[in-house]
This record gives sequence, C-alpha cells and structure tokens, in this order.
Amino acid sequence: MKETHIKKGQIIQRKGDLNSKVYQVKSGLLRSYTIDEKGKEHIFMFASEGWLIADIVWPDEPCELFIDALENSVVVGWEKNIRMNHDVEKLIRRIRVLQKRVILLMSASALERYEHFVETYPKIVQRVPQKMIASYLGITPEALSTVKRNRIQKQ
Amino acid sequence: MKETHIKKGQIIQRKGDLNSKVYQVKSGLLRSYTIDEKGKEHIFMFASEGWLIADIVWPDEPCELFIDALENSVVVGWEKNIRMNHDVEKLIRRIRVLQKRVILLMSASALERYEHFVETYPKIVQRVPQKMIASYLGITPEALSTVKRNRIQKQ
DNA sequence: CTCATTTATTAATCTACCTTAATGCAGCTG
DNA sequence: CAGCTGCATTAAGGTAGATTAATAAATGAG
Repeated sequence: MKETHIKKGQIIQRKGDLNSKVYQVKSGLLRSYTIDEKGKEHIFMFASEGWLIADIVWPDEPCELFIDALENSVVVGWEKNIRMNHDVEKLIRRIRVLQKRVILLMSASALERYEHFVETYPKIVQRVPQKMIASYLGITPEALSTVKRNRIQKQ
Repeated sequence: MKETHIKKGQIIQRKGDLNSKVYQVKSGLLRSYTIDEKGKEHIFMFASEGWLIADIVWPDEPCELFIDALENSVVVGWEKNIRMNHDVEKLIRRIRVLQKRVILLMSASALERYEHFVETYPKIVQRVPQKMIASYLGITPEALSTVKRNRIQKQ
C-alpha cells in the first residue's frame, strides 16, 4: 500500500513497458492513451478518485498504452498479479464500455457522442481540457467547439 | 459435449436473453451483432471453425448481442460457468481487439480499415457477403464497393 | 507582473463518406 | 421457364467533420 505522488504531466507508463501495474487513484486525475502511426493521441479512459487505471495485458507482455497524470495525483500501484487478472468482473465491464464505444463511433454523430460522454462522465468534463474530450470522442478540437455551439443554440 | 445443428439464418441468441451460452464452432460460420436505436446492425465478430463466440456478460445478466448463423453450422454450447469466465486470457484478447478497433475507427480511413480486415481475416472475406464486411467496418455497402474499386486501380 | 506558450474559438475551404436511386446479376421458387 | 428477391455496383448530390489559418483567451514560467 505505498502511495506515489505524481505531478501533472508526468508519464507513469509507456507503450512497450514491461511489468505494467494496476494503479488505484487516491486523488487527482489520470488518463490512458495510445499514439497511432500518424502520431495522433487517442484517449481510452480517464480515471479520477476511486478508479483503477491499467493497461489490460497479460503479465510480462509489453503494454500498449501510455498512462499520465492530468492533475497532480496520488496513486497506489499494485503488481499485476493473478488476483488482479482474475478480477473478471472488471474485464467484462471494460469490454462492455469498449463495445458501446464501437457502436457509438459507427452509428452516432459527434454531437450524440458528446452528449453521451457528458451524461456518463459529467464530472470529468469539468476537469479536462476540451481537446482531450475531443480526442476521446474521435474528433478534432475545432469540431468539438462547433458541436458545443450548436448544442447551446438548440436549447 | 452435445453438438447442435444450426441452419443458415437461424438466430441462436437474442439481445435481452438470459442464460446466454458460450458456443464453440465445430463447422460453419456465425456472427455476433447489435441493432442500434436507428435500427442499424453492427457486427462485432465472425466465428468459423475452432472459434468461440459468446456475449461477454456476467452470468444471469441479460445479453447485449444477437448471434446467428451465416452458413449451416454445428456448434457446441457450454453453460457460461465459472470456468469460462475465468478464461482471462480470452477476455484480454477481446479487449485488445476492441481497443484496436476503436483506434482504427478514430484514425483510419475506410480503405485502411478494409485492408486491415483483409489482412487479419483473409478467409472470412471469402465467405461473407460484402454488406456484412461493410457493417463490421462501420461503412455502407456502397462505400465499400467504391473502396474496393479504388484499391484495385492503385495496384 | 510580463512574456511565452498552450488552449479555445471562429470561419473558409475541402473531402470522405452517406443518401438516394437506378441497373445488372445471381439464386430461389412456383 | 418466368418472376421474385436480395446483393453488388455505379453515379449524382448532400453533409458532417477535417484541415488550415487567424485571433482570442487562458495558463504558466521567470
């Protein structure tokens, strides 16, 4: 149960790292993301107080995702032991989230995806720069900007 | 180990069903898919000989996906018991596939996604109607048609 | 506090993909 | 065999979102 303090901007896990851990967030805010062949970042998840964040890989497999801090944070890092990987319920929940995201990417407009995000993670929206929400949604920051403008005019 | 014969077109699992099973494909070809609020089908996976196909949900939870046969098939249905759900490696592999798909949907063109599909599942391409590959890729059959034409002209 | 950097907004243009619709082509079925 | 049905292709026109660029606002460092 050793707590680690992480400064905003600090990267605690890089793609390709071995022995990746599971991090329980005590305070602050982190994200996991990849960088594609074209050099663009794509955010997979945000994790604030009480959440777990980790790259889901088999132990001793190089990891796929970067994890860094969006705010000064405190985390507890666990060795990714059998116990964690057998937390099947969390894996299933993760699959559900990813399935939902695939459907939204395939069938919903940027506006619909944004509204879904706001409903699902209202607190995250307050704390994260727009460009990162855009990255999560799979659109450009410019597009998110106009989406928000149109959204307000509708109300 | 009771084998079940399934005719082409037959649905063996519907969204909302309880007690969904894990199916091991002995022969033939099946797919899992959802139908979104707009009535569109979105295919999550194809499964031919040797593959497992199932909706990844907690036992006794209503399932999310439909499963049906694209060819006359033979499957063995397993109760979704602790054994299956603890097959953590398969869950992790599933997460990887979904993560890759999210990235591709967010960063790759229809052509790039099609090429990735052909490389990854060359045998499926032969056996499945174009419109279903289009559904998997998240584009219309018309768009896939022009993608293929442009692809041939490039070579 | 001041300057530099990052982030957000807006607008103009461009393009990939969608929508619609027409046509041709199997594969069934009576 | 003719007639139906579903699938693939093609083309014309429309649209959501990307790209580019300029400006404004917020953040951060010295």
